[in-house]
Amino acid sequence: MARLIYDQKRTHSCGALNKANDGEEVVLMGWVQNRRDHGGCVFIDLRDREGLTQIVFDPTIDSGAHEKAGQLRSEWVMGVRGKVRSRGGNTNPRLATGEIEIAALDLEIFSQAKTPPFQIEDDIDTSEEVRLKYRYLDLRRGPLQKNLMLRHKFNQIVRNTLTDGGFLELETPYLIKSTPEGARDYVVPSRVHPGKFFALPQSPQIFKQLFMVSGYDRYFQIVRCFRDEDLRAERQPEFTQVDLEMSFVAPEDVQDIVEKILARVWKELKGIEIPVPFRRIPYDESMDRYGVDAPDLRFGLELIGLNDLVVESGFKVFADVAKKGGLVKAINLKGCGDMSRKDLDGLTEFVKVYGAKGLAWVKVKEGGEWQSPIAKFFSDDERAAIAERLNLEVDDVAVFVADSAKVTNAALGNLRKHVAKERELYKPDQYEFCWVTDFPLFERDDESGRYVSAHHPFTAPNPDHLDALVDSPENVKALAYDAVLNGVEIGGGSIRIHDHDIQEKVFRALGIDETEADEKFGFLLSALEYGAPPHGGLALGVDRLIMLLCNTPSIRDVIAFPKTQKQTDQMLDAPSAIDFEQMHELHIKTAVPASEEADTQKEE
RNA sequence: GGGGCGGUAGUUAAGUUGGUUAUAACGCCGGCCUGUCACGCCGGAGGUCGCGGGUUCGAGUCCCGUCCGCCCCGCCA
Repeated sequence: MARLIYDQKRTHSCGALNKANDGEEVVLMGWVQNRRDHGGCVFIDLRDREGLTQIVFDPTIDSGAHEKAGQLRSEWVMGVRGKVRSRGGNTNPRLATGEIEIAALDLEIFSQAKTPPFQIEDDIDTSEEVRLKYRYLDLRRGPLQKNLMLRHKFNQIVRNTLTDGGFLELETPYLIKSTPEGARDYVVPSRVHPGKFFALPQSPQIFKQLFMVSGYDRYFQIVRCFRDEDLRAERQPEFTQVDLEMSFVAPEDVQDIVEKILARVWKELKGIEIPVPFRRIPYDESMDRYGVDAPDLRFGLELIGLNDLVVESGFKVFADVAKKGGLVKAINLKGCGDMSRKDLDGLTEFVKVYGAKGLAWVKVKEGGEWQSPIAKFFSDDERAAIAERLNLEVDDVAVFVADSAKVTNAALGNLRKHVAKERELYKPDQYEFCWVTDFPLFERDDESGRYVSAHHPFTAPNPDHLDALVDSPENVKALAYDAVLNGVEIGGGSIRIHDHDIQEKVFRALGIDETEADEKFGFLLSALEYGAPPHGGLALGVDRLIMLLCNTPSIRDVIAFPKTQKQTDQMLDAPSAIDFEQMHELHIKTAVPASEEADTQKEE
């Protein structure tokens, strides 16, 4: 008997064969998805990443193969040689290969398999905890294979588009220098230099700028980045971005190439033409109308300011906020008059999460009558003015928040997205892209009161605002832009500072003196003195984009080996303690008492 | 750092006011079955009720602590 693999090569995948192959002799390899033993014939659904093919072991065709097939169990790995034959009237329309089957002539069992902890099927409701522990089994399932194969195609389109655009794929180091700004760094102890540490990059930001200084105009990289912060459904401690940088460009030039990439991705992966160029929305407008800097444009429900209408009103809660520089805003939830008191209480709880003290509401009844706990605080004229501005009609519900600008915008901005999702105000395959532009260069840090970079300290200020850098930094806008899709930030970038003096001024505004700047970024400041071209770029969040393309709510569904919310790997059981010798060599003493560590290890 | 939800056979879940031997489905094992494709029929095995402590005659159930997973706020230049 010929040995499969060595003498007889695989001829097709398990998703390849159809009626046109009728009569061909083929060799397939894969995993046993399912066995149906009828005493007479044994049916096997053979699976690989391309699909399923039914194999029939018929004792009248080959009794040896049939006998061996009786032993087969789920997830065993096998190869089969056999003849493709039409199933005649017995087709399975739910299978791509359902018109044919393979009549087995030879069976070779490569591996047996233990019963897996969960079934390898598209729809399972097994806890993620178990799935992550056996990630290599979870990854056998169709949905995850589909997601990761799409991820591959995405990367290919990115590479092709950028290569066509004259970009070079260049690599940057992972062992770099820690800087306390921004997110927490992952650090790596140096064995050779006692007490010193490398840091893993939060992004290759500085290196790509140095590439521009070095004349490697048009760089890109699909690169891993590391941030030691707490996780969310769409956030992992290590994540991937498409990082790119260009010289001699304005924001539109960067945006143009990004639009090219995204248009091609949506065309080729979803068959959807997305209109370019994307809408541009200035940051101030986005905050004003949507309450957030990543607006979801698939629906209305815009935020509407009411300060001027309520500042002199009899409703002290609103009037006081308006007088003290806060923000009173409302959303007209069009046609949501069917919301119950319980629904509204739920929305109130929702906004409290963002720091709002409460949520006022008005239900508009027949004749424009207000059903509302706050109706009595307003005069007829005031009610009329509010109703007019909010365009209140019968069956509408208006919700109001009065608080600091930050809280009001966050509460209503997120409520807006929440209500739209609950009430399905958009279609599953609807994609609304935009650029949010003109971000502020600085933000006030709540704790210290100091200015901090809204983006990062190398972001170029709008050249028209240079005079304000010293006197009123809060008024300086940046040449920064975020790419936003359906209310999710999918990328961000900026034109960078290429002028040494402006970079110094920005550091001063940030309260970073010459010594400190030199210590942290001396090489960059120095580089800017040796002929730096004007340059800018952007980074796209690959994981989030793939999530949106796959329509999955969890970033873990698009990453092969993700971490749990507490930054652990359930499969590797990482992080783990290291032995004393290893720590000694790295000049590390742990803050955790040795006894506790010993206990931790014992549990394993 | 804070809030919420969850943890019971391999998996997913049920489990009443604290009370006999902790149920079911799927999976698994054995047998039967000539066309199934969620195959079918008969039989069977399988439990540290996350972990530790407490209350009680008696705890899956009540109390305290703790671990793990998920979602959110803070955080994420």
